[in-house]
Amino acid sequence: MMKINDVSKLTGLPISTLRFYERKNLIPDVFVQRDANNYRIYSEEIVEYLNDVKALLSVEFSIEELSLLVNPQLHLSSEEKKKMVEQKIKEIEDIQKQLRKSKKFLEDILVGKANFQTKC
Amino acid sequence: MMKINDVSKLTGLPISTLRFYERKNLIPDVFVQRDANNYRIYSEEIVEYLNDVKALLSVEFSIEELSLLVNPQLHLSSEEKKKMVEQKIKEIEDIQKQLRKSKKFLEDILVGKANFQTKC
DNA sequence: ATGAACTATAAACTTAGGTTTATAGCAATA
DNA sequence: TATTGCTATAAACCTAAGTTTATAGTTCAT
Repeated sequence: MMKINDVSKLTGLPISTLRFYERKNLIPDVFVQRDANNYRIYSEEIVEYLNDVKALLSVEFSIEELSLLVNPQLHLSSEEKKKMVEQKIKEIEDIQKQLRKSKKFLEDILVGKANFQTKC
Repeated sequence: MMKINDVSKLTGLPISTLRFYERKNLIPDVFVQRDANNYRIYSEEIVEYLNDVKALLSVEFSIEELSLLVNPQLHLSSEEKKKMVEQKIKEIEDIQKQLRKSKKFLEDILVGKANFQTKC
């Protein structure tokens, strides 16, 4: 019977963020119910779920996109969801390409190869 | 003798963004001067410079961080700049790790391996 | 030489992703 | 039983990274 403070400690997400994500439909009902006093009671699986959410939000998904994917009420067909996921994988690959370029650029600065640094 | 509209077209950055970056000290003086009517006149190298800036801003650097790096007036010693660049390379490596995890996660969704999708 | 197109600045506005504050109802313990 | 601590909601606030608007001067084509 986890309450919000427990989830916060286990995931590293502030309590305010947990409530905020819920308002944004990022926490499916299966993970959270209310007790007699209207306190949130979380299932154990919320921790793993939130770790996945953190990873996905950290670079590629916006809250709104992710909520479309996880919220059944928003009636996205599984075909649409599949397309969305495939699209996201492509976007991740683009970011990976960009990151390799940027990393190389920064390494060039370190060894004095970049004309960026010498000019500035 | 490039004016702001030329630079905008060559880089894909809106004119408003070019002016905004300049206000944020992201465009060293060597790349931009003013003509008799106070119009901005850019050097040819600005295009390559802005492409680098775009790559760096797109994922890892904030405008403020990058302006610290490129602006000589902000008197960061080259030792400090070196540390900052090394730090950024580490951050990029972390993002790369995170991205590989997220990508794998999304691929698992596609083949039905993720319990994320089935629950939601 | 005039209207359309381009440039300038300052200031207001926008959006995402939260965080903080104000107010109030439960809970745990000395 | 009282005070400290946890929970709740709604609404205001915040920051980054731009974008839009208002106003005004410049230039180019006809």
